[in-house]
Amino acid sequence: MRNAAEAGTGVQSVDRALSILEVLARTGEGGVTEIAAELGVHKSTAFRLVATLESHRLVEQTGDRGRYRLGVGILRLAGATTARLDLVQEARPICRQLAADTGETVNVAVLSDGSALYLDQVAGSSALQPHNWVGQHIPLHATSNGKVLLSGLADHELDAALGTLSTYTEHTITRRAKLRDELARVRDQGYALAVDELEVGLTAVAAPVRNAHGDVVASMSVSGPSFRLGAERLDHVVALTVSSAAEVSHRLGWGHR
Amino acid sequence: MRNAAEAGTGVQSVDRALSILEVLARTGEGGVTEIAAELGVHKSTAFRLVATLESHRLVEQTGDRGRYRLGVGILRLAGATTARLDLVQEARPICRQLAADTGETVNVAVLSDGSALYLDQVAGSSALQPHNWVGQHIPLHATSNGKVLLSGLADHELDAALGTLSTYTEHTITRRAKLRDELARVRDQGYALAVDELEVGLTAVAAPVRNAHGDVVASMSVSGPSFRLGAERLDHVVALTVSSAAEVSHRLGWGHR
DNA sequence: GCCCATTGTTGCGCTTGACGAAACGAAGTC
DNA sequence: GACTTCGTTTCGTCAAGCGCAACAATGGGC
Repeated sequence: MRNAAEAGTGVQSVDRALSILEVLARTGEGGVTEIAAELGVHKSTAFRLVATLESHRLVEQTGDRGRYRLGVGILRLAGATTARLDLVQEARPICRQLAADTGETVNVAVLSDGSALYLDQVAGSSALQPHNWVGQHIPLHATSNGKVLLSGLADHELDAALGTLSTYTEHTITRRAKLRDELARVRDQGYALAVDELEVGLTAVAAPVRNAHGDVVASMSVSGPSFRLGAERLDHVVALTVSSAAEVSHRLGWGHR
Repeated sequence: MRNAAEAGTGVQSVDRALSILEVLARTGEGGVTEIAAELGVHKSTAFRLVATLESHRLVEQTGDRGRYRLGVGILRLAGATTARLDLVQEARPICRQLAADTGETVNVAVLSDGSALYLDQVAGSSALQPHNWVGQHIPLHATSNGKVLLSGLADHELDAALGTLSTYTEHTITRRAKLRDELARVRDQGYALAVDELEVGLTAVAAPVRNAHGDVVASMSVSGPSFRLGAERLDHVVALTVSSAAEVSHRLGWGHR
């Protein structure tokens, strides 16, 4: 199966090495033989590539039986990536404050390749830390962040961005017409909600972050268990989220006459 | 400069490509010529490698003047890495080693709703063992773990996290001013001690675990009866604890640049 | 406006470095 | 204990990646 080899042009061995990273990202872990089969190369070739990746700590062995998985070098590179993004830089202190004020987890996401890419996360003070979403691609129609990001698109862009609207729970919006109505409401009220739409028991609030031109460049969300985000508390959280997102927007140059 | 030289062995072109990622992580962004000079290769070589990296979205152009920086592909890989890589799982083998080296009990704790929540515990080899604390909420001001976790907070967060400082023994720190001094010392020296502060005869050493952003996300401690953790042995245990916590931090992506 | 300096980008031969086959050692399985 | 299957190593061959040099595009200085 010729999968990620679409990047046909380029330096062959580098291309293959990077494909290995993608394979490991997809499968979690794998042995040399398995990887070699996936790429369609000899196992000695795969071994040499993996060894090179390992010397840079981008992959590591899982102790038992010499299987490989992605390593800490990736995280270090990711840290450098987000550290450079001025969006994350500007947003971080405000996210911290928002997380402290609400006690819930705060996320920042942007639109990337038809799904929401989470750039940063600040854990709330509450116990159960949700797993880290950073770097994950999340469906757009079933999350508050996704709705906010979609609400910033023009109609024709919207069609391009949306694939099929998968069902996650019985509250997931799966009809396009209904989604359009929802997006209009989001645009109107300046924030989005998602209650039990991606996962039962999970509630999230998101508000848009705008650049100097007024475009929606990112979305900031607060999410937590639905029982902690009931009706009365939700209003307060919404207000905090909207003003935090507006503050970040200001720092990015929005609203300066 | 500790770049490609140490990773001498391996597939040359892959080695160089990965070095480019490291260079960009360090410098933020750079042109082809600049990168080529850094690696000691011809510009055209650097260009081809960068182009290959770009086709996998690990680097991207900054629009203006064709300079390059790390791309979102890195974040996607990082997402796959952290998805499987939670704190307890990463810390466990290192906790085991630390418990074996010291013969004492090792704990991992995080901050949760104004107290320390113990996530994991590895019993030491010694016969005399403390009860299992996992899942327990423990006061912050009277434990080494608590001090470490508090030391990572800003001043206003500190006020919110601390209630009244209960007295457990005559060594318990109960005055806020004194606690602040203690926390400053903890921040400074990179570890915390608690001798007879929660319980007479109980000594503990704790060191911070940091994430990629440098935030204190957890605390790792070694604890045992005070008579086994006397002055001379304490230094050794402190050193082991600090380096173990640092190792976990590294696995979570801390320590770039 | 023009020129020059410097950048990223692209063909092109030469040779080095990466490839695949096969042998090896270790671990598990029946 | 033989068999299987894995990761790892060695080695000769050849194509893939390299450096060179020419090209294009941009910006700054005069």
